[in-house]
Amino acid sequence: MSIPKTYNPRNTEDKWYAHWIEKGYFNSTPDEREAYTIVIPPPNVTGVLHMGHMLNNTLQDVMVRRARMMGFNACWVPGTDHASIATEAKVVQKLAKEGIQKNDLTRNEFLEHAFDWKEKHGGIILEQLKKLGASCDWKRTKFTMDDEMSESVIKVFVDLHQKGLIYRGVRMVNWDPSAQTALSDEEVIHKEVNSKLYYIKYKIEGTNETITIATTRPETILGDSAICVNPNDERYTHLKDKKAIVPLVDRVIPIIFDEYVDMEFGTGALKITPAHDINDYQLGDKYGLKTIDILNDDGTLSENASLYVGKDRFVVREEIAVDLKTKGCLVKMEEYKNKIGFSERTDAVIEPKLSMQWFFKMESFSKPALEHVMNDDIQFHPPKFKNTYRHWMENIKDWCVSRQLWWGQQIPAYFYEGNKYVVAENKQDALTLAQKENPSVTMDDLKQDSDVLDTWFSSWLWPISVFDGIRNPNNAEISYYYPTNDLITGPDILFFWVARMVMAGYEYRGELPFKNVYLTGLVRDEQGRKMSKTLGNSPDPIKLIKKYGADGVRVGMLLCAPAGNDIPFDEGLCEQGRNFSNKIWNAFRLIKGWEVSNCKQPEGSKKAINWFESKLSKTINEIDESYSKYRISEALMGTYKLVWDDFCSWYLEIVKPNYGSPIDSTTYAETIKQLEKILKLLHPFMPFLSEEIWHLIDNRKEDIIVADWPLVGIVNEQLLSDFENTKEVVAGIRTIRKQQNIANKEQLELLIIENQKSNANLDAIVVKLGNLSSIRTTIEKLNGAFNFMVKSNEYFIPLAGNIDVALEIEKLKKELDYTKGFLKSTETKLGNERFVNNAPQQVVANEKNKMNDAKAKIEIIEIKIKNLS
RNA sequence: GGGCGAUUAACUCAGUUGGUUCAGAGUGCCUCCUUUACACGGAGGAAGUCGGGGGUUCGAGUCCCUCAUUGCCCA
Repeated sequence: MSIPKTYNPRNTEDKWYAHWIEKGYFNSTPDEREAYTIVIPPPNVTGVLHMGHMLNNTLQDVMVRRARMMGFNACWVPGTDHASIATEAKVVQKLAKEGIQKNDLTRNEFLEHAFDWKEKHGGIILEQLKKLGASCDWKRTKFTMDDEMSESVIKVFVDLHQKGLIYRGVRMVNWDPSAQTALSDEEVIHKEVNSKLYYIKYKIEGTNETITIATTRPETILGDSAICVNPNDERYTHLKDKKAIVPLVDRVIPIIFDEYVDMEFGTGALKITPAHDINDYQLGDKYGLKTIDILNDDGTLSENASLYVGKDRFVVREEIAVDLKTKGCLVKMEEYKNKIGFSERTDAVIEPKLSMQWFFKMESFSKPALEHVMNDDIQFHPPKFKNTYRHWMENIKDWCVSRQLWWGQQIPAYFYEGNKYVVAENKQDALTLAQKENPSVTMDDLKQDSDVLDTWFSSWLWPISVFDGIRNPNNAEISYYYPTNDLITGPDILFFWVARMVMAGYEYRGELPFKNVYLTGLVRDEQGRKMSKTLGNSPDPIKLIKKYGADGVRVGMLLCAPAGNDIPFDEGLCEQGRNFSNKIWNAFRLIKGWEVSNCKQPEGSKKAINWFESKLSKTINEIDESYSKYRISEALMGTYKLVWDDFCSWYLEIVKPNYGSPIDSTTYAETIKQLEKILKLLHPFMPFLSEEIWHLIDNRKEDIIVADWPLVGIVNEQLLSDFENTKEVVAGIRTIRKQQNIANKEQLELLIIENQKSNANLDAIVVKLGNLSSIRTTIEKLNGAFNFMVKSNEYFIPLAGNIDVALEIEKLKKELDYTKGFLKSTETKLGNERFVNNAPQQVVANEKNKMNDAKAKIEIIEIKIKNLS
């Protein structure tokens, strides 16, 4: 049977994934082992996999697979989020294409369409995760609108209401005119845009005077109820008690004085539109101004505007400018850069708007949530996000939780007799409550609030509700799996989700929801832009997997992904991952191709095995250390170098029998053992390839996915350092071969003047890798030989060919200069009394050693130069 | 405008509590090599004033100040 030259992922990935599923390795039930739990950040139910998910889920899978190998009862809970706005927008869009308007449907009819859509498009993303190799416990798959999940959400809402933390009121909210719903502050994205600053002249009532204001939203003058200037602004003091007239509508409004106004900005005079600006709203409140709401929910002007009624606000902005100009009220227009809020989901320009909404007072929750992060009960990786988190927690505002949508959990508030309402888990309870107030209320009188809850109001319970910990707080699952271990997500949802889960954790479980939060970077494209659905600049991960293999893509993603750093994605990284797969494959192919016999074990092989055992142990140690610090790319790089450099380039090259010769059985058995350990280290990163080779090595029942994580053995530091020395000698020989154009096939002789004896005799390795006919020590300098130095030992390769004496001398002089410089630096240091007195003894002693070594080396080089010339 | 970071090789990043001539890794680049696991490979090599300036110290990539550039969060 011949093994193909390159690794082909297509032959292995589906096969092993099906096998793992069949064996139930991903499934977890509570047992006597310690649990290791991750809950997935639930992707949008109708979403498709993008690079951010790839990164995120690869990291989670790496953590889960390693935990499983380390003997934990590993449980990764998958699921999806109903994503109210995003999904509803998609459904509305789809219906519109079919000529159906949302308003033509009843709530139930619409929800039927929405569930159809969810059935059709939902879960695609989970199937895609399987291609990546994600070892989720699929039997636990949850959806934030599953009945039990929704029940938990409602229960929590009612509970918070009873605790007096939920209230209803008219407030200035962020209004998304496209989705026609309120949004939380977190859902508003501020972007800098080029806009225009309009300078508009208002007449002062009863005079010929005017006052000019500057605004970026001229259409809102229709809702003006005052003009405000700074009381310290001498330009306007004479306008006290005067009134201004709004152009076009000729409404008379007061001129008020408040220090809020920035005298430097624009003309120093500010128009006040309480209905459409949060700051104006507050001023309006303070001075009892009229609130004139000139916008409809869809962003067109309302009857209140009295002009341009029914036209979109942006159309009006253009038209009003023209009309103002005609009337001579437009003084000038300037180019202006300002920040404008956009809807996170629909990208529509947010309008501040007064509306009746439900709010959640979170202040009392923020205290424990902040404290336990700041004292590292919950650790953030990297810790720099603690600051951002603190800032948000310390300035926490009430959370607007109602959305004017249908897709989501309907708010369990029931109205009767107009504005009276009760909040209860179901209509029956609501009736009971209402009847306490008024016994004559009937079921038919109760009308449930039509709003739904913010999506995040369900996902903030996720780590609890997936284990049914809200409805059944003492069930076996939640006791076993909660708190979870690691949460891996992007920093963009630190407030949306992470912070709120922490709050929910302490409120509803009395403890943290997870011990560690690993915040990934954002995946960016080559131009540094954030990869997003809207931009369409994300490569299709499934295509990448087809091209490079899932393992290749996983490695590619992780190679450049230190926690918290943005990742400029480059397909070349996947290529590197693919090449790595192939390298491992070929190492296996080499070993598998050997003929094994009972011949004597070569000395070099014996030494190489000892060395590699030490090297492997040391590296496992380092890898474990990297994992514990959540430096996953570092752990991967450690594994990468162990395989490529140590195992392939050195170990295998040493033990490799000569062409056509067999390998001794001892070395073969040892080599297989080492390879198996390496495969285990690789498994979390490259699950498919490692499982495939694991089974090609031997026809066996056990799978690597559940094999034991390799233990750290004894590390012989001396041997490791001797081997480093040997590497340098080999490199010296190779350099000479290359410089002199000597074929590798041609055997060479090596002579050594050992000024410094090494402990382990690794000559056999030098002979093998240098292709030497002999190696021996000498005490005489050899003239007319190529030579090099390692530490203070001198190596000579006698050759018939001509030596370029001048070149040799030049090389030696260069080295001499360097060493002399080195000596000088040590001497200066040691000559400095303050250094000798102040530096720790160890440092001074070190410095003395360095000085002596340098002196010895200089002497040798000088003699060499003398001999040559 | 406020807050928090970042700035080290062409690129992406390491660099622990200041202490080896400590400036490092991977990729890329250059030269040579179809050699008997792998050209998705091997051997060798070049490459950085550690953003600028100042300070503390016997000693600064590492600590402090300042300026510049840049990213993120919040208003």
